[in-house]
Amino acid sequence: MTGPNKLPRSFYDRDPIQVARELLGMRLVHVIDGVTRVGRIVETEAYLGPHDLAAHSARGRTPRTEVMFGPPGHAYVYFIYGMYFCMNVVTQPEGMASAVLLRALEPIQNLDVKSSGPGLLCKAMGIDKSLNGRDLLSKDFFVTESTGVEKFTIMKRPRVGVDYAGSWARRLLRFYIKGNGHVSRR
DNA sequence: TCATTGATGGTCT
DNA sequence: GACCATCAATGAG
Repeated sequence: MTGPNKLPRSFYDRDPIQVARELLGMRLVHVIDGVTRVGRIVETEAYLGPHDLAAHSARGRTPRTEVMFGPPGHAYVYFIYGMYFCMNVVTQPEGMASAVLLRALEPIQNLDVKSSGPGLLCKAMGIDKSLNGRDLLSKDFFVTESTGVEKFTIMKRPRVGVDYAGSWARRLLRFYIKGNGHVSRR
């Protein structure tokens, strides 16, 4: 059996909206101490760049947002609300500061997920600040295509927790697989 | 079903 | 000192 293909950097080097939609159904893989954790991505959000007032990069280039301004295909991991980490994949060429937040996974292998959301996603996958800036073409941390043909309908909704962003809060930049039981905030 | 709140600490002003 | 890309528990309706 031939393994699924690791997504190339060119996949990430595109419009974050397209990347967010196409990440649905793909698999996030993280190997820790020889144990492989795998989750199927079922919910994402696109953050378009500094002009998008809901994006962290809208505050400018700071130590925290540095990775967002870097090259595509790297992980942007940040600490939020004193207890959770959230993971994004950086999109578009260096300097564009756009990214896609991974909001929910469907457990495939070695994942203990009671409920879902970006904070618990990182907890289940063993993702913390030490992975901020990591290349997603690493041997132990990457995204692959799914193994078979999976048909599903993509739903579009406003992003979660960005009400401060004015009209940007109303844009339909949250994407998820219709009917999937692991999507957050159902 | 919806609104509110506590836990907990990094980041930026 | 205020805010925050969260989550679970709580209580009212």
